[in-house]
Amino acid sequence: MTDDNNVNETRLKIMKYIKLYIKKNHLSEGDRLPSQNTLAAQFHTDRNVIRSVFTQLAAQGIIYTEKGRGAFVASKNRPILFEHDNGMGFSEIMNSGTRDYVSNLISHTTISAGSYLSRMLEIEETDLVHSLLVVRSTDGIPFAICQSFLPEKHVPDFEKHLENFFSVNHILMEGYGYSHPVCSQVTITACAPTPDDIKYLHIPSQVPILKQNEVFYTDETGPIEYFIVRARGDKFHFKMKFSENT
Amino acid sequence: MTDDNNVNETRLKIMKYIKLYIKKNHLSEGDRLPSQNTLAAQFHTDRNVIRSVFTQLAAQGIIYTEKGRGAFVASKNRPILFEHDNGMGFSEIMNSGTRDYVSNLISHTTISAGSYLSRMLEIEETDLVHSLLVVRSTDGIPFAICQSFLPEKHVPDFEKHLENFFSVNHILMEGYGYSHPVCSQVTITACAPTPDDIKYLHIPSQVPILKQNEVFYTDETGPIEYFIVRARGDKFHFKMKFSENT
DNA sequence: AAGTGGTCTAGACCACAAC
DNA sequence: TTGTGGTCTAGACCACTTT
Repeated sequence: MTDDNNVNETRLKIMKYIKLYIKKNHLSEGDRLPSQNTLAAQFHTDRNVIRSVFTQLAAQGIIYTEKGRGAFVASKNRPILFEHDNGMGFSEIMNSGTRDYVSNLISHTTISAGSYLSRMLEIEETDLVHSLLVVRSTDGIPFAICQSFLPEKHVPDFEKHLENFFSVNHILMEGYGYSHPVCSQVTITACAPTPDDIKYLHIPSQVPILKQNEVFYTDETGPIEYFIVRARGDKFHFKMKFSENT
Repeated sequence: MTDDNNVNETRLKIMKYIKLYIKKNHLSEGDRLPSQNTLAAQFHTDRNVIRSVFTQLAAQGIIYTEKGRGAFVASKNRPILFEHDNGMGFSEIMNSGTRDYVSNLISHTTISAGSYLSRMLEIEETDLVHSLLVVRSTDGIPFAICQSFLPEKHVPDFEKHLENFFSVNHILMEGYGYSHPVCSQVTITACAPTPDDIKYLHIPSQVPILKQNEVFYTDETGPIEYFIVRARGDKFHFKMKFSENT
């Protein structure tokens, strides 16, 4: 019984068995798997072991479980393929697709920038920054939490523009007359969900998060927005095409 | 005892306690946390509950555990910041950094393309494709598994070039005289590690994977390589800068 | 009422590190 | 030898769904 970082022989065997079971029996989306009790008895092991295998298979997007109903073969995910364009905002790209798409403003606070934000936004550490929390959904399913940080000095009386919130870019252009913000850099990370992610995105704790950090500029202001998107890794893929220029 | 997707009140409370404990006691990298037994007794609960909290904190990169030693505050990760350039190959970008960097060829096989690869590489489904598996490491720590798929027709006698493997681009340019391959698109995904990821990257099963899928072209051949990088999410961040052109 | 998955408790054994 | 984290077993209760 060699132990290899959380995946030992027993569990690997059961994992392979289930994958093979799905294949051999030609199971497809929504088809039911044997229950945890059944598998535990079959492999002369405990239900907890089966559960840990199910958890990992669920994290890999192969199965999903429903309380009281059972475990099922997951759908061949048709995830959102977010095609980045550094001349466009998040909501503009999302709206250019065919899916319906909703933004909900969760909170708005004002904080002082601190060392990190002051560096990214080229302001003083003590400068005030507006912080917005927005949840984005398609087809009624929340898929991303977006945080925006905007220097107070560029967006005076910001609160007045928050009724009927649609997008930050919309406020910057319509409310303040700035030119279209442009993305100057993206950093992309895979991380585990925080309790807030789990809460707002309604995901189990195994689903990884695809995080994008971006800085936006306008000609008039220089850096105007630091933008963090935390999206469900299983529902949201980031794509980028390169055309003519090397 | 409301149950909210795997994170209930009890565990949330313990999670917050530990985060606060680190802060209040000014613990930093490598400092020891109370043992699982201690915390279990303290919260009048079972060690398994503490373990599940530790697992999640570890996945978030806040703590790490060592068998026989204890749980410790994790380092402020200095992850590899991979700065993408669509005119450069993976190993070229990696080598332009200051870290030492090693590629190890794990396997080479020939397969038929199938529907997906044939579409990406613009070949027939039955065409042969060379498949390479390479593990990349820095400072002795493997951080990424890379898979390359190259159409046989563009790289005849490919095996002959695999001794002293350094990089695919190197083979294409030095071995076949092609111009420098150019990346035409990237798709980035966050996913759970597969058993192979866990095996080759020596990671626990909670660490998310940052996956990059890329297509490379040369002027002479058109699409020449389909390239998949599966990197540790906690050690590898993807960055991209946009300069002059909108 | 019976079965399912989600959670928890209590206790065991192991490999490993420290004393 | 003792304490640690990693794994496993056995059994319990819950919320939920189906019969």
